[in-house]
Amino acid sequence: MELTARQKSILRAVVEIYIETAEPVGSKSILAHSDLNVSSATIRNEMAALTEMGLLEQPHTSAGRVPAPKGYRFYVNALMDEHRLSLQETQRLNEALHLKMRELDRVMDEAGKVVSKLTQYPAFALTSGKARVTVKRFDVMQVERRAFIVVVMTDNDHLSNRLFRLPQDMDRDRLQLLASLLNGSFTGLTLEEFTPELVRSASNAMGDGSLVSMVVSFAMEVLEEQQSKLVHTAGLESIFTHPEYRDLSRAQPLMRYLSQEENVGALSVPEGQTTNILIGPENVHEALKDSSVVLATYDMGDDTRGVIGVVGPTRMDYATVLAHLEYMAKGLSQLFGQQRLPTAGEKEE
Amino acid sequence: MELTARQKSILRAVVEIYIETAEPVGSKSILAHSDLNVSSATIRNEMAALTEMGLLEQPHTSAGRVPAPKGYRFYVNALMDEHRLSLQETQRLNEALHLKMRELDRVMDEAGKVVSKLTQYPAFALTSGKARVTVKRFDVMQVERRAFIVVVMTDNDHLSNRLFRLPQDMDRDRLQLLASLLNGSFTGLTLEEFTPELVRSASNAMGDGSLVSMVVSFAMEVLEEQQSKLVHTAGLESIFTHPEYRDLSRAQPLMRYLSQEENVGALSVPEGQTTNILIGPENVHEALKDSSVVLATYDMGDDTRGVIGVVGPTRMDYATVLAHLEYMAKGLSQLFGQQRLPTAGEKEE
DNA sequence: CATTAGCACTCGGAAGGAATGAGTGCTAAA
DNA sequence: TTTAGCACTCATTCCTTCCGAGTGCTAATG
Repeated sequence: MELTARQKSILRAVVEIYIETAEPVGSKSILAHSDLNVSSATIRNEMAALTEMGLLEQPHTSAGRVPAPKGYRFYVNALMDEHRLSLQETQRLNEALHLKMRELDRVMDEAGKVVSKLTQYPAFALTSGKARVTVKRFDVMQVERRAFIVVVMTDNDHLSNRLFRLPQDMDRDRLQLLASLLNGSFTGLTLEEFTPELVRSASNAMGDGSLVSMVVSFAMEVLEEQQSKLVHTAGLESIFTHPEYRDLSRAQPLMRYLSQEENVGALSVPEGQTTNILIGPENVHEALKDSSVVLATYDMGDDTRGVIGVVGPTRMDYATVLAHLEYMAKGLSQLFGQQRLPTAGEKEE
Repeated sequence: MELTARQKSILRAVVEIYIETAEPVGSKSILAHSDLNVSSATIRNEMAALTEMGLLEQPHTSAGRVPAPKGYRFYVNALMDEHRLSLQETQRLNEALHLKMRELDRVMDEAGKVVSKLTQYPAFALTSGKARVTVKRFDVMQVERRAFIVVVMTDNDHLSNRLFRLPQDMDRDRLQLLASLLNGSFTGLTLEEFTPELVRSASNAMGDGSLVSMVVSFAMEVLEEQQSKLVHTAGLESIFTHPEYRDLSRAQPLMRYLSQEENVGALSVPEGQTTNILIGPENVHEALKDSSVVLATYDMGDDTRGVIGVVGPTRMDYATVLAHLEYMAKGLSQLFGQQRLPTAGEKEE
């Protein structure tokens, strides 16, 4: 695809004006926007050429031009300026990252909300569930005569705990025994390796089946939870700010799509890239065929990657959205990275 | 407000037909629906009377009747049959309650989703944050030479933990000291009572300020988290199934309202009631003036109440929605109640 | 006196033009 | 190669007309 400098200017102008106004761009408005010293007739000729090449489209004969998906693609790849975040924008993004609450759920929820507020598109954040998680360590602590706490630490250094209450008193020695049994038999195992036989033999050693199985099933819940994907969406309602979704028949499928976790959870960035832009028909899912998706990945520590992204009309402000997402992703990576630094890092449940 | 039996039948018929069809109800369709042995003219006369009383409305002169808010109110208070849940419905509801994951966040999220799916209205679930929470107990456990876990147990028996890593080795005695300092100075205090002086004096006793303040700020985060209200909304997209929100200008304000946590968080049930129905103008918030809200409370254990509810058009299927919400609320109460029974109960996070 | 048949009337919504105007493509001149 | 000029296109807007469901009223009926 060879374009003259003038054609590039025109394409750029069409994309940028259209991103702003959401209305087909006529030859005269391009004159105003770009600094080309030619007449509108010349521009019309060039636009005809760009349309020929599939970079622009005409909604109908007597209307201006609108960027075709190929046109956006060209713009994104070759023409787009990098958007510089304003101080205000970075502040907003930082706020979400400096939350008091460090729970994974909350951080991601907040990250999505802020991105959505700033970009004015629906946003989502997701963790890619870890493939195999194991328990690294069990701790058992008595808190009352009839109650004790179990703390489970998984190999990704995540901690979970639960309080167990018992019908009768518990003595120190039995708790010790429980702890050593758990640490002896159930560490280093993935969820699948928690077999009933294992539980049975541990129960025998303990002389009390219900106690062991209660704690083990707790551990299994923890593993399951760590394996599962988290999907958070935010700002669904903001799609209405964009005229392309004024029509319910357009908005509804997109909303349906976004409110199904399995859909959003399937969005991903190819190995080796940190961001990804999918324009209109480049999307696989039917519901996204005339929307665009911008994605950025963040690093979650134990070499898993999370994804944060935004969905909107193909007429999307790609430069700005990309900048916001990259900033937020970088921040999230740092946040998660911090937690495993050898200097006073921290990890929460 | 005195109504004859016939007027009641007619009002009931209008409400029920309208709930189903969403179209103004004419005198003839009432004949078909009810078993009155009168002519349409008689019904017209009665409808005129009901309109006079403010129970019905006429969208325009030549249309059928539509229930007025007062009409719905009368229906809900006096005419409505109790909806009996089908086996399928109770199963769906039970699934959400028997989740593997017991985290508060997840349970509520799931509860909202299921209710929304079943009722086809947007749903929400919220906890009313506890007014004053204190730390009941700190536990400190060493896990590696340079890492230890702090477990904070609040007076509502909630557990939180965090892993702390240190730049240099830590010995047992110092950890013991830390634990006893924490338990000595910081238990039984509300968030406001965590003063800088307290931290300073503890730091002095410890000989290391950063260690104490790290752990204390963790404890403060925990308290803050316990105090904060949780708001979960689900099924926003389902408002589009209802013709009254086909018009974006109707749907948008409601969606905006629902996506603001502070709005939804403000919905509540008066002391002494377990459910509440707010019809159209009975709602305080402007955005709900022509929608209805149905709420049910559940018991969260330490005499706080959570709320679960649904928002929809005034033409809402009140009987069914109420049944779903009551069932779910009862289930949630049980779920939370269980966790503090003296027999092998459990608590999460 | 309550009920009903009959009929004129009302009014929202659908259907069909006509007018408007932004923007194009083409032709012929510079 | 560029540009001025002009005929042409077509979505949008605004009227008008038509249709019919459903009413309210009147006069007749048991």
